[in-house]
Amino acid sequence: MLSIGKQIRKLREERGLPLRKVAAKLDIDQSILSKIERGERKASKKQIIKIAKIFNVDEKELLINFLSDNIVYQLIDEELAVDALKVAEKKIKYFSKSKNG
Amino acid sequence: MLSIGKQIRKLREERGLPLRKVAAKLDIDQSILSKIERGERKASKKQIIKIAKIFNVDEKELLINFLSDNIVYQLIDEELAVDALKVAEKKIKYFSKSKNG
DNA sequence: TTGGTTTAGACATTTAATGTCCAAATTTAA
DNA sequence: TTAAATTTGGACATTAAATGTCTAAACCAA
Repeated sequence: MLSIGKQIRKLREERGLPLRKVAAKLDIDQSILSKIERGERKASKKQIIKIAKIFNVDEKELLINFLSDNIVYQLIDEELAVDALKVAEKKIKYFSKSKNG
Repeated sequence: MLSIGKQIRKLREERGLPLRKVAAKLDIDQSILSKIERGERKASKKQIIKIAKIFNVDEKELLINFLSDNIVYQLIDEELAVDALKVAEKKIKYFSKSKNG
């Protein structure tokens, strides 16, 4: 189970690309991409989508990793994290129900 | 299933207290509390803890509602919300494992 | 050692969070 | 019905977080 940053680094290294080139495609400085890969900064959703295109991988898989990392980040140091997740899931399922039916 | 805001409003009204008084105890303006109750603003964790004390209710229950609301808010309009939650739970369980054992 | 890659960190800019204050709207009760 | 209390809306200010640039140092490989 890789963090989104480590997954991005893995993809980039597998393809033998330097930060410079990928960062250029993302239209950000290479130091930012370096930080994103090491978890020192967060990527935006748009950047994740671009990255999926650049590396030609499944966008959904990358987005799930991205979103779940953000959730984990938000719950860091919370004893009640797992309880909160369970309730969140109930709330979301309840909402989507009322949307569709 | 009440949002944290609605839960706060319910507690306050059950005790017949005006926004003014509760807001004073929280050391914020009453208009902010009004907005928190209606979900127009977010409370801070500290405020939630204070609220549990003010109304003499279980702090954990309130915190779980607060945290889960925040998660839901972060996932609003995300198709992949439920998938992300499941992965987040795995990640958190994995982390707490490596912390304790 | 030289050239490319990566990382660190000072700094700038933009955006989001958090709050005050006051007046308008609403509700409650005499 | 009016008068008082409560609640809400919104302009504005302040602070904190997110997001980025730039430069140079550190690292690594030929």
